[in-house]
Amino acid sequence: MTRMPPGTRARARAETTRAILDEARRQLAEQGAAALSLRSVAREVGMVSSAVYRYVASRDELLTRLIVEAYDAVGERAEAARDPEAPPRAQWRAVWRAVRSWGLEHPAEYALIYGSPVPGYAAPAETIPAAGRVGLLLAAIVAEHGQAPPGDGESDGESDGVLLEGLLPGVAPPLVLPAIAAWTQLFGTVGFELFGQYENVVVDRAAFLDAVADTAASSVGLPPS
Amino acid sequence: MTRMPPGTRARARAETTRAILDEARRQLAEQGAAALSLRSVAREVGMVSSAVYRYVASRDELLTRLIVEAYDAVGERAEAARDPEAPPRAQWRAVWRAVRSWGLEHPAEYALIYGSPVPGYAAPAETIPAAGRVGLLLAAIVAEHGQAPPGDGESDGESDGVLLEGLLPGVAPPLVLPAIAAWTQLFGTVGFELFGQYENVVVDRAAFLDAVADTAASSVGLPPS
DNA sequence: GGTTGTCAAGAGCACTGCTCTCGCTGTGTG
DNA sequence: CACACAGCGAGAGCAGTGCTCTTGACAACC
Repeated sequence: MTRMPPGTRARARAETTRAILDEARRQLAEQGAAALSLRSVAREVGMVSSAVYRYVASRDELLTRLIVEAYDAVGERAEAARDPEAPPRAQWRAVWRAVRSWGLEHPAEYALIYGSPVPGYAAPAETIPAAGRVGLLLAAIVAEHGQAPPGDGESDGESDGVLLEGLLPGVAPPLVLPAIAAWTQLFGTVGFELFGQYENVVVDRAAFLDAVADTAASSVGLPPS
Repeated sequence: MTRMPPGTRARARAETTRAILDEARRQLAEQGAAALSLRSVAREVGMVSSAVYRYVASRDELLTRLIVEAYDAVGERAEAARDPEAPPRAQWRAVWRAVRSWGLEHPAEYALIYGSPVPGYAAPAETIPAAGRVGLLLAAIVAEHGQAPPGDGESDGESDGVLLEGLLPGVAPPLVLPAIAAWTQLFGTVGFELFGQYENVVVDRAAFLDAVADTAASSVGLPPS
């Protein structure tokens, strides 16, 4: 491996890297992912374009880093919004709202991670764990407070093989599929709002999300508030 | 207005325009929207780049045309899939499946219309009607076969002001919000599949969509099959 | 103190969207 | 039937992009 001198050299490098990432995120937020130009980032940071390549291998790698940071940002925001002591449905709603408000504040970053993948660019594997955070958070709430619907004796044969084996270990089997559907619904709804699909359709988007969240909460067996 | 000679000139113009749009869609499908270059379209069609501007005002206008065509394509596919004589849930499922299979066949076009909006580009108003086709189709099924849930006396005050007034005229008021949620769920699920979010999560995506569709069908009051 | 390696800078290649000007050619009209 | 004009394709050119390679300087380590 490479030597790692803990001296000032490494510190300077870290600072420059941060400056580049910060400026890149700024441009991303202002003009969208496609308008993100390595040259203009360099210009703004105060170096020549070729120097940036010392810190970032390519434009794609820059985007990848921004993607991971964005996933972590939503995940963190959602986790912070959840109060484990609150009633289940309140926790659930808080997470939904947190995702929405993060998206409203960072539409370009939201589009980067939940919109169409950047063309000609396959999300590298390192983004996968970060991508699951919000989903796991929802799953944790379901695992703790979700009650499988009564009745319906044993007709659970249909869900075999649909989902990955062993996904969401703590969640009651009949609730796994509804949980995935709810997770999808959350990002589908926020995405539709952000991408303009609710133009002339939904007026009060916050209330709409609450309503959808509540229906989803019922589908994963959260007790009524 | 401009003169419009119905001679061979106009025919040639129409043909060239079609050739440009076809080639553009071909490139879109192969490499994604960002890689769509007016110059390479021109090259492939056999003219110089500046000549293309006689037919298409800008790259953005080209994208807009592709967007409208894509919306129409999904809409048409979905409408064709619905057999009005079939049982309600079969109609419903057919539409969901049609949207999914169209998306699988045309992922880049799907991303273009349901993914993040192309950066620095606001969807012009002319795309709005085309964008609503699938939604209206779902609404038609709900209007015809959806039965509002019994009981629940008159607690419909909460949904006031959330959605646009007079949206989906034929649909029973308590079913309007679930219908919008179902419409969102459809594209959220297909989008999540196409954009790779179900990697290592959902194995049998077709069966998963069917299951979600069925739950959604219940939420909009379609009678059990 | 010398050597080594990391760094910023610059030039350069191939590409992009878009504009403008130049001639040719087919078209509808006088 | 001839002509003037609109429509068209070609080319040059501007400003910008991602990325590579080479060059020279400076600082960090042995």
